[in-house]
Formats: sequence, structure tokens, C-alpha cells
Amino acid sequence: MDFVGHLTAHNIKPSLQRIKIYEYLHENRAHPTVETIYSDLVDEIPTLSKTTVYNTLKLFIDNGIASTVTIEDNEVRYDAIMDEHAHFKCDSCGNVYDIEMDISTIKFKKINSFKVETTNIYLKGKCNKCLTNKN
Amino acid sequence: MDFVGHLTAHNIKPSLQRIKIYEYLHENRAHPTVETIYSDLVDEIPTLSKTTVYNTLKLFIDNGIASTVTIEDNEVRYDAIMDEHAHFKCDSCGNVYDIEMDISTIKFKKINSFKVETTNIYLKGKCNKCLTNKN
DNA sequence: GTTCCTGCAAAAGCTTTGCAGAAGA
DNA sequence: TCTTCTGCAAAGCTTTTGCAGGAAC
Repeated sequence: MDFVGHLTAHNIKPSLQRIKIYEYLHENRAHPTVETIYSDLVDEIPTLSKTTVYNTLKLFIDNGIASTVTIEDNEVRYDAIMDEHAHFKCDSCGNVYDIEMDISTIKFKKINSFKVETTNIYLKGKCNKCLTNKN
Repeated sequence: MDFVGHLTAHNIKPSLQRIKIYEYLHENRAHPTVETIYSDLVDEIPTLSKTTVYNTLKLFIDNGIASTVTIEDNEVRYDAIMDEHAHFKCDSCGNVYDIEMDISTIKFKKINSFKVETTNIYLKGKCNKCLTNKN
């Protein structure tokens, strides 16, 4: 995938930090937090600061190439996959998985008068691996 | 509604603060934040502290009579309605509305192996009132 | 008298802001 | 040169923790 091209196509100048953070989001589908992104990338870019991670993620969100995943109260996670999909968080291992779904199939009652612009679906429970390991 | 009875039924001793906060959650369906709860109740209970609001909400959640609504990254809201329902937040006025729905109608792909325990659905857009006022 | 509850003050996190130096065009 | 980007340090918020006094039983 052409990360640099995707950044420039969204009016984001492709600095090293921005490329690496964007790459990281794509290659780490675990929906990382700022802390995770920072601590994983600081090895590769020793001068990296959290401020830059915050700045960069904000820039990505403002330009529509990333979004936040707030499946838990006390942590904000980030996602660079912009297709409509649900998120599943495992209570045991803490991993967050993408769940494919067709959001248009959801049927609401009494919502006719509201104009829905975005839909977020968050599931919690036990993932495959944890269910198997437990037994 | 018998708030005191509901608290004691869930092993929560009905102190004045707890009764008032629980009542407030039921009568204020706008899904208040800690700040809102505190500032609205401090008039009635002048000695109230935010610590107590935090303690009490945590107690309610642990005992299953309230839940958090994390429709936005930067604010945690609280809800005492424990039926399954979706939440809709209006971008314009900021109000959060309950949307009735039957969660069992949602169809996911490839989720068979996961054990889903809770489902949260958050919608954003423009509410009825704001759509009318704009025009 | 013992236990539990409340709320002040302080601490702990997380995120944002201001700004100066560095990098890039 | 001029603009933009980075990252340190400090500030700002929200939430948690420790603890002492108070209420309830």
C-alpha cells in the first residue's frame, strides 16, 4: 500500500513521523492507544515525542484518514480503517477486533426524524482464543 | 418509582446523596456527566463533593443499576436505564437521546466464534429540533 | 463501639498549549 | 527566506487515592 501517496492525497505532508504513524495504524490492527503508538515507535524514531503523536492523530482525524474508537471509558484508541465496521473488545485479553457488518441492516424504531450521520457499534465479550484457552 | 427500594434491592444503602444521584439519573434523561450531576445537585446538597459523585456512580455501575455512555472521547456520561437501547448524540445541540431498538436484529458476519456479552450502539447526527430550527 | 460513608486535599494521569529550534520548500 | 513541523516544558483537566471526621446502626 502506498502510504505516502495516501497522505499527500489528503493534503498531509508526508514527514517521517507521519508516515511511520500511519503505517503503524495500518499494520497494527489492534487499535492502539497513543501510549502504545508512542512506545512502539520511539525505538525506531528516538526523538519522537507524544506531542507529535497527538498532533499527528488529530491531523489524520481532521483529514478523514483515521478515527477514534472509544470502546472503553478510560482509553481512546485509533483506527485507520475507515470502512463501516463494528469493534469487538475481549474482556480477557483486551484485544480489539474488527467485525465486518452491513450497518444498513440495523432497524431502529422512531428514528425517522433524526438525521444519522455516523454509526458506531461496540461489542464486548470473550474472543475465540480466550474461550479456547479457558477450557 | 421507588428509588430507595431499588437501591436496597441492589445492596446499596440509601444515603441521601445516593438517593438524590439515582433520582437525578432517572429524571434527567440527557445522560449527564459527573460535572453536570455535581453542579445541579450541589444547590440542593451544599456539602456534596465530586468525590462522592464519582464514588456513587462507581457503586451504581458495580451493582448493575447504571452504566456509562462513551459516545464522545472526551466525556463520560451516565445512564440509569439498563434496557438495551442505542444512543444518539446531536452534533448541534449536544443532547443525547435514547433510541429504542431490538439489538437481536443486528446481523454480523464472522462473529460465531466470539461470545458477545454487551452491545453498545452510538449514533451521531442532527436531531429533530436542530433540523427544524436551521431551516 | 464498630462499621460504613462523605468529602477535603493531594496525587496521578492524560491531553492540550506555548513556544523555540529544526527541517523543508 | 518563509513556512511548516517537531518536541520540550508547562499548564489544564478529569479522575483517583489517602485519610480524617461524621453518620448510621
